Amino acid sequence: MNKPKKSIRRKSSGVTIDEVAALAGVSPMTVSRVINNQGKVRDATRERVMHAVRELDYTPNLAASSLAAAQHTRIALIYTNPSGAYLRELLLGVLRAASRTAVQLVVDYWDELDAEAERKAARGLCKRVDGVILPPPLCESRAAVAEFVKGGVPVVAIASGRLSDEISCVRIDDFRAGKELAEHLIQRGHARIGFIRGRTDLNASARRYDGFLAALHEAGLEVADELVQDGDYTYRAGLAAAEKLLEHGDPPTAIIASNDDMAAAAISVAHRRGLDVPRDLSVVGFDDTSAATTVWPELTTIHQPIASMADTAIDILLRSIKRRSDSARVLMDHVVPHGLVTRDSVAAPLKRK
Amino acid sequence: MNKPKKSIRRKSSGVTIDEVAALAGVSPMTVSRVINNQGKVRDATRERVMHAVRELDYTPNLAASSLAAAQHTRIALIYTNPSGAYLRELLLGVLRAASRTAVQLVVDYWDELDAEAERKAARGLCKRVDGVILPPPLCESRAAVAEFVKGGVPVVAIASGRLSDEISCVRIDDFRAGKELAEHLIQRGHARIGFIRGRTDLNASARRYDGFLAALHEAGLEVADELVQDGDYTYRAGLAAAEKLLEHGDPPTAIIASNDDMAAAAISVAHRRGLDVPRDLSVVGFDDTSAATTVWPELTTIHQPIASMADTAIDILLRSIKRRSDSARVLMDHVVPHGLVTRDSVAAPLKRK
DNA sequence: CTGAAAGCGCTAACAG
DNA sequence: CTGTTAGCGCTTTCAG
Repeated sequence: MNKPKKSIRRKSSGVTIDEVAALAGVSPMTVSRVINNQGKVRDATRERVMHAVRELDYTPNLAASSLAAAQHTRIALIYTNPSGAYLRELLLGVLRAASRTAVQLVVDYWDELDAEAERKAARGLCKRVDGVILPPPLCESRAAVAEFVKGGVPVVAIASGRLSDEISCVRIDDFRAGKELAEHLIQRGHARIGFIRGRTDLNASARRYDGFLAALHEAGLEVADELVQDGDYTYRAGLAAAEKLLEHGDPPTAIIASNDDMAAAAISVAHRRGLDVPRDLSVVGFDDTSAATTVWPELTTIHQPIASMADTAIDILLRSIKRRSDSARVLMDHVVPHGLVTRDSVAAPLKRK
Repeated sequence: MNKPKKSIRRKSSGVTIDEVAALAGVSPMTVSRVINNQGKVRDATRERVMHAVRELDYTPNLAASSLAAAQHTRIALIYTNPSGAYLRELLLGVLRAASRTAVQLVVDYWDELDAEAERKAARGLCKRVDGVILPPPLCESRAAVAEFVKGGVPVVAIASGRLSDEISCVRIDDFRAGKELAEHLIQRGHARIGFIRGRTDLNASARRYDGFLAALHEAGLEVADELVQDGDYTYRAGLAAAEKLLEHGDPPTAIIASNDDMAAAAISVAHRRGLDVPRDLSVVGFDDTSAATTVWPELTTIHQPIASMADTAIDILLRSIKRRSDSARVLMDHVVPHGLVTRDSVAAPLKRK
């Protein structure tokens, strides 16, 4: 039994660093060093500490470490409705990171603000947070980004093309992804491929399209103007775009949509026109959101590891914040691997009669 | 200028409670009381403190308060794939609560575990968290619940029927919601209404169905057996159920699905059969998830305030945890108001020829 | 490479 | 109703 500490306050249940230290026969400080693995600790010591940690099933109290390290870092995650599709994964990612690093998360919702309102909101945030995560489409807002940069608050953009060299970025290679999607279709024999573009003001959209173009080009295929439509990433826009694509006299045998929502819309349009997917029309999406699996057939699409991208974003922010005092601004452009998820919405084209 | 405190450590930038206290001319303790508005504080004093807070734009350091209050509470949010639809809102809610109360969130993912695996996972969690939030369908898992109760860890179930009187619950009134949905249809003249049930092992599903039944009964309508189908909340199941409903010789003029995914599936089936929604068939969903707006027409559905339910859940947990030492277990059954969201998927039925 | 002391910002407990 | 005191669990600083 441990001798009752002279504690006046109630002692909470959890096991503390002191108990670990006691069991390992070292000072709490050494335990701390082992846990954060920083500083030099002899291997043997480290081993003993680790053992004690496991023995006691010790979990550090993040509140305490955060307080002691004066790392009481507040990070804002700003979202808007349009980015809703990512939101769930994004939140999972930041939560994971938060419970690992004890940053304080501030989740803010900007509802379709104009540039002036964004500037104002950004200015307000600058005062209460130490870093900002900007998912699309906000990461492309010059107004917001400029304001944060001016306020000296590090920003990490997620899943976007690199907008400016003043902020960091975690993203996939949209160009390659778009290209792979097209190649996937071309390999299966498609030669007339329709493309529904995303919001033209977003960098990532352009890159996806460029990738598509590159694939066609490499395969020696023509890019027919009438096979490219614009959409703004909404289901409704996908409906209209698909309608235009399919009412053409010589319709495409496959459609690439710049996100899953628009791809789902394309399937819906195809069905209403009596087309079978994928027999009469192949459709692929982008993002692998829940929309990809709440249609029939389920969508072949590009998967982005959003959760771990969010996680990475927080890491980058933390580093930037720490270094901020050291004058040098830390900027990173972090590209993570994406994946092609094949489901049931692609088949070889029917032989043309 | 303030006399340089004897601080050895670097002082972080943020404004602290002491500065507020100084400016307001009171002790930090009083500021603390005002902020958490607990304890009696004279109105004049409170006013002065509030003023100072605003003046300095003070934001409490949650890490510190959490540490001091020994509220270093870890709360687990466990989710499974099927509950994915809620997840986004759920996460927003818990994040909001977390940044308000500085609880440490532990997000855990249980992938289709069997009873034994659930028991084991629960046992493990008991040791590292002080409370658990259980969204559907996990909240109906007797195995998991029993294990947490045994471990003395308070549990709050979200959005489910009350399973046991050993755990707390935050939910909407599923019975009334189901009834309102049916009444909405009946008022518009529908007399043959199909119903796609949810997972029969979930309490909430049964209540929604009972509400439907009650509405029909009150309106003096028959419940035709062939107009009730089972589904498991997936899009695929909705497809099959709607197919059965519509292939009947005397098909319904409206379909109530127990969630949005299945309602979206019903629309898809209707379209493929050449039916116009809502002219030939009205369809309503349940939950107001993103699926409700990524179909055309957009779904009339029941909205649950998931985010604030999650928020409430954390409050309840916090109270339970605090009182836990006081022997008496705190149990609540908290019912929050839902709403009927009318969109474009409902119309009056066509006159029968 | 390791330890001792001091204190991060806040609040529980107990006086006034 | 308000202030004083001590200490939450961890880490920084500085000295072995």
